[in-house]
Amino acid sequence: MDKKSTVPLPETNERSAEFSPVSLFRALSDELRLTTLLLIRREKELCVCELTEAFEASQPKVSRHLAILRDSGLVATERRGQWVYYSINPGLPIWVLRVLDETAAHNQALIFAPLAKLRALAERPAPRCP
Amino acid sequence: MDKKSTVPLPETNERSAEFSPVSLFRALSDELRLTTLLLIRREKELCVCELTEAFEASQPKVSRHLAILRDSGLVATERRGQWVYYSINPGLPIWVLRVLDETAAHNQALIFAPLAKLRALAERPAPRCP
DNA sequence: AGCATATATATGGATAATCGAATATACAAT
DNA sequence: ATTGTATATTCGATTATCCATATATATGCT
Repeated sequence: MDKKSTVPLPETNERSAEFSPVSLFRALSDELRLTTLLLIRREKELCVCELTEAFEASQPKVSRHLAILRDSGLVATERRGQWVYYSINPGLPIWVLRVLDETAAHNQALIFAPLAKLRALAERPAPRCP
Repeated sequence: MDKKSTVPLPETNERSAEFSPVSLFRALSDELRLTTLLLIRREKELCVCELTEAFEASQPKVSRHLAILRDSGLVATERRGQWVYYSINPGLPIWVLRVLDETAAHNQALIFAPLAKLRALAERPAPRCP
């Protein structure tokens, strides 16, 4: 009868076929996670070092939040060489995609700064990240 | 340079003209809050005692979560007599309404049980709540 | 092998969220 | 005024979240 009303953030789930709205919103309830997701959505795919530069955040911090996004099923990862690229999980339910569309369309300012950093990064002569 | 990336839940904000997506998703990241909001959206307006019965939760618990929904700007309140009715804030941004629409449309099971309790409540001969 | 770079994880501490229980406030009716 | 019902808030304890620091793993290069 009595159940835990708290849904902890997924820590180490590899597969995630189910998609509870609560865990979705929980994943989006952190500014770094939300902006990271919107930036990945905009740029199709980004590696950890690019995100670290874009947000001027520590690498462990970015990695931890990316892991939460991955464990929640929002993003997929692909390792190519030494880099791990994060992209929007192509299997996302339509309603989730629409939620992201609406959020991105009406909150474009969220990714202004990190996007600018990303652009500046791409123009530097000897970039560390691909 | 260094800033707090944590956005605490609003505790005592009366007016809320601004609407950050992070605080929105934070408000929706709890199962009771999300289902409560969807139930209110479905039923147009509900008072605390009805929600308490619908979710079989303690009154302080329901009241506290309703306060969070109100402080985040998602719901409006109106006192009529001894009852306080909660309804969807009519001034919600369109994109937020669409997010709620998508969430409600594709997660109807979320409010099945509480809605049934609500219906059963309405059919009882001597109901406590209006 | 050994070293450098990229990414992931573990640990511990600070802050925040949540709950149950008790208490406070608001309104209505007697 | 007092009593009853509805709602809100406070308190203390528990748990969750987040961060920085340190460390581990994985890949590529020489």
